Amino acid sequence: MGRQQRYDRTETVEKAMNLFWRSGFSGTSMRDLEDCLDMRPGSIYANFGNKEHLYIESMDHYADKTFTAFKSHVENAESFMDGLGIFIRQLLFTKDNPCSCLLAKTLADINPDNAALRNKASLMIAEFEDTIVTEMDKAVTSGEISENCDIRALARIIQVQIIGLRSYAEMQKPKAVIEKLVIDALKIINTKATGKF
Amino acid sequence: MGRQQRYDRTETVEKAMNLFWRSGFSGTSMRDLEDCLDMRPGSIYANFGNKEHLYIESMDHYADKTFTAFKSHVENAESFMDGLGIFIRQLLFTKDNPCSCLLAKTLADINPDNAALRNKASLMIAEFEDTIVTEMDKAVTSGEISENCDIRALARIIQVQIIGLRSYAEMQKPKAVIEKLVIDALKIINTKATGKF
DNA sequence: TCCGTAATTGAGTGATCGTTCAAATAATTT
DNA sequence: AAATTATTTGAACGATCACTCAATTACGGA
Repeated sequence: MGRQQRYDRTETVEKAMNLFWRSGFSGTSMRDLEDCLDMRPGSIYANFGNKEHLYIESMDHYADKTFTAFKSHVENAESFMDGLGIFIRQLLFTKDNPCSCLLAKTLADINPDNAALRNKASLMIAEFEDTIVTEMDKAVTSGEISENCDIRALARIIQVQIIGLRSYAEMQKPKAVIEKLVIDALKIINTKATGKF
Repeated sequence: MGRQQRYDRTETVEKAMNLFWRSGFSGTSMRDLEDCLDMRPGSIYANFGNKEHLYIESMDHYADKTFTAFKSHVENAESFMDGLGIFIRQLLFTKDNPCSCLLAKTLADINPDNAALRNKASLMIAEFEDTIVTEMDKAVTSGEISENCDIRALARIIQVQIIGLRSYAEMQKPKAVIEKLVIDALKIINTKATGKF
């Protein structure tokens, strides 16, 4: 009964996410979203409530994609370190996307008094840290990572490396420069992981 | 001759910089600036041209302050590494300021099609890299840093560490967590600098 | 085929955006 | 004190902002 939906919710959120990712929350107008989603304001509001809610759903979608990519790379690769390397390079060298992390961008560009969005971003970054810990736990069991390694602390170091690399890569330096930084970052992580320090 | 200026330009830019730093370019309205600077729109436009130009001047002021702080900390400390540590901790633990770098934020939140602001930010980050190289050169001469060290590459690593730490610190994690990450980052840099790898 | 219902439309809301400029103000010079 | 010049003011501009809602459209069931 009733008219059937014209828009696939996931596809719509994907499009909105990409636009927000490029232009930021306050840098993206509802007019921009209308064009990007090919939806009229009434439809957008009927489906998502308001701009902030659409942004939140975009963040959820982003986290879902990123976490899934991380897990699949790590679990399908020969080792945790191999998978991490593939994951990081995919983040940095996929031309269509901005380099830097949407969640980090959210912490950067959302006004400090909008606690809702900031807390959400903080929480999701913390959740990613947990995901890293979970995957490293498996690598400890398999013997790749030393049992002496403080994996919670190392997960935080990995976060700093990834966020730093992605932010730095926004400068559009030559690929060789970024690749060298990736290799160094992976070495740093590997040294901590194998306990040779 | 003529009426004397009511506003000190440097003080005004300092205020604008702090507001932009907190709320971003598109997150800061001229209305916000009027309140913050205690100036009427006519005065702002007569003094700075437009919002974008005021932002550019804020970035210049930010870079000036940051570069000067870095140089003075490094040059007044016992060693390059000591000075770097003091500098980084000052960036992370000064409560009044946002943690993350204004230039990195600019790359993150300014729309990709505003090439003027993005290029400016990229250029200034590159200039900071040169400043790091210059200071490390002195440390090579003084014997603190190994002559075998690729200081240009290390300067980039330092940038990634600083940007990553500052962005991560936006999450408002406990100070002990951040301090631990700082210690680790400094260890990483020191290992590279002294050639023990 | 007509009705009930759900989804979509797009003109229109008041508020706020960045910006302008004629008028007012305060200093110096004549 | 009058004229000149530099600076500041704030009402007002058209454009755009996020958002609303009555009308329209497209479907399934009766």
